[in-house]
Amino acid sequence: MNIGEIAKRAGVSRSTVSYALTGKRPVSEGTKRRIQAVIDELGYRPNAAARALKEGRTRTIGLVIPPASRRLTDMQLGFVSSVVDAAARADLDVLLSPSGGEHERSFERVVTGRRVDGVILMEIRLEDDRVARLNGAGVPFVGIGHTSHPEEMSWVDLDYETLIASCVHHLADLGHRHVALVNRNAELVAAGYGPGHRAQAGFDRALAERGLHGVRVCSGDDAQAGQACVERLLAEHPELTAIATINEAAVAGMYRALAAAGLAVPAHFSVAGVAARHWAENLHPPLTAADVPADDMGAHAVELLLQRIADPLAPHRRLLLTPPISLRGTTGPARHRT
Amino acid sequence: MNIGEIAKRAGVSRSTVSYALTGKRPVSEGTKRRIQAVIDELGYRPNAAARALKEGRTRTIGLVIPPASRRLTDMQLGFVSSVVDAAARADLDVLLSPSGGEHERSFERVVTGRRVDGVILMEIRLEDDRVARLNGAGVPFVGIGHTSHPEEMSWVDLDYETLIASCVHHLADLGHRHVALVNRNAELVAAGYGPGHRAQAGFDRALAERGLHGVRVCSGDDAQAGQACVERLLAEHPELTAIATINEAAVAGMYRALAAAGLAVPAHFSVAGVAARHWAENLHPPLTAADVPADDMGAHAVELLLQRIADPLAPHRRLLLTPPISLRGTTGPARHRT
DNA sequence: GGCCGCAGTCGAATCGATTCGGCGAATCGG
DNA sequence: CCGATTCGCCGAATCGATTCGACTGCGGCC
Repeated sequence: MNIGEIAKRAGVSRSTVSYALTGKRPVSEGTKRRIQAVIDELGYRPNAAARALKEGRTRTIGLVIPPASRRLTDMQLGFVSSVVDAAARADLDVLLSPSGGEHERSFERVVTGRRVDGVILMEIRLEDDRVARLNGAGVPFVGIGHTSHPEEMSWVDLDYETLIASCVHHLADLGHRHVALVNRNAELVAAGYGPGHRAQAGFDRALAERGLHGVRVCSGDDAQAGQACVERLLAEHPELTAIATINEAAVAGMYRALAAAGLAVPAHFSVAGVAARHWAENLHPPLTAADVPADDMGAHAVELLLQRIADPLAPHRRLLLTPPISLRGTTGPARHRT
Repeated sequence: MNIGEIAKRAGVSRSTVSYALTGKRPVSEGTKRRIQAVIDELGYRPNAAARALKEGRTRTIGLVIPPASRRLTDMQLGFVSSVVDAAARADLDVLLSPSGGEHERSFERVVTGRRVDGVILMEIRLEDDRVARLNGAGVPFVGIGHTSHPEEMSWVDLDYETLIASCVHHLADLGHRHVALVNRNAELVAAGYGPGHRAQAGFDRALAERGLHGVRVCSGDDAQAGQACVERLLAEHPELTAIATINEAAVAGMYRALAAAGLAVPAHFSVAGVAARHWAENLHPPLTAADVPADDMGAHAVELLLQRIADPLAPHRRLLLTPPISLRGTTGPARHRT
């Protein structure tokens, strides 16, 4: 069931079949109908590999995700979903490539084997050698997140610095004087995870601007770790009355630790952060947080990537998003702990 | 940077380069080294499309997931991760294809465009036309889950019937007489979602065997829906003392509804179910549940798929898993509610 | 009437790999 | 010393599409 078979049965040449399908040259109405009839009857589809070979493009984009062993956060899952969705709308397929740890071969294949027309990179570090490798291989790519050289690539990102600063300002407005920042897991931050560092920067800046005192800690990306982290925090820093966080997966555990310490939210203790909307709403109580527009970000990333594929020499484009903070009731006036 | 360029620089023919790389015919040690040197210098990788065209296989498998709009449960995310992982170990890439809703084109491309060597199908319905389409297109595939005709395909699945029955028996052993089954969302079950129906069957069977009374309800797949569901359940069925569930995403909400009703778990009310281990452990309190071996299932699915690709005419193989129930403390002796 | 142009179609080249048949040189046995 | 193997390598065909140049009628224009 290849194009030659269709051509034979329709009594035309293979090129005519091709032109009838793509419309790149005129084909008479009658011939077109005859060809279409044969195609419908045999259920023919062009062989993707042959087309890719000749056209030089695969109609596929690569999505580089954190390795499977590390669980995706709700936010990351949102990115994946929206990228797949946006790609499907553009009739593109998505090739999944775990990167990091033992899966370098997969990344290598995607980058260098011309399997994809472009790549979307997730969970980017401040210094990330994958950027250089993609640039070196001449593969168009777009980051969800960016490195410490923002101008070297196209990306879509959240302005974690401003978002966390806003959280701190919001808490300061409510009278809080001692605030903690709960970051993502320590290995990630140590490896130069951008959002982690930018959140710290925004935290420090806001503290200074408002003359507050603060403490920064890392927590593993799950509820148990969050609970342990906050238990320690409360014990070591009795003066704290509020937490700001970018670790959505740990928040449920933070709540538990607070409840166990007899601290009601928001009556005795405030929590604010950055999280996927779905996640923030499903926490109990729903978290006051900047709602990450994961759907938009995935769609934007795909859109930027298509532009880069179309014109690889065009200047890089960047998109820094600062979603507003949705007040959901986990922040309130400061009350000194007794 | 194609094979001809390598051949020219190494002073050999293209076929020799190919044989040097694949080892399918002997090549002298010296020639091999010379070729390898050129390859390393130029960073050459064979063009995937050309290879796929000639070899007739793409070294890629398709993974058909629920549409992006519907959020993946933790369990499904576990399947995706483990499939990607197992595929990477076998040097296979994974093409993601959302199916259902507006994304039929994507599924169609994967099935009929010979873009993949085989397909893994998730969230299968009792009557699922995708099975017929895959069979019709002659694409090897394996299900994570199966239809009402188990013999028509290869699959890996959980024995939801036995698992839920075990939960009920466990609750019966503890003296519970009135048990509720909380299923996945109503649309899914109405559409013939296999696990939903098999869970019901196991529930009914166990009730009959032990002479218990029961009620079956559906809940949306998130905490808020779970909370609303259980609030209604408690109001309408004051005799209930326990819940069995396959809706892991709703459990956190169920806990809330119970707590709001003044029912402590497990002192006043018991909960047991089927859930991803990670999820069960991160709930508070950790859920007594059959731990879904998502990693194993993904790996098995890939393994079965590779076998089917290697020998499409071999008889179908099936794998029905019944993981044991891990007691984590959300079940206890029945106490009548007052 | 001759020439130009266009619609419609065909044949052949091409993309970059794999793979089969065959050819020359080296090796081996009698 | 000669014929038969074996080893190493080459050239050409092939996979299934796209695409370019060219050919054939046919109508319009001067």
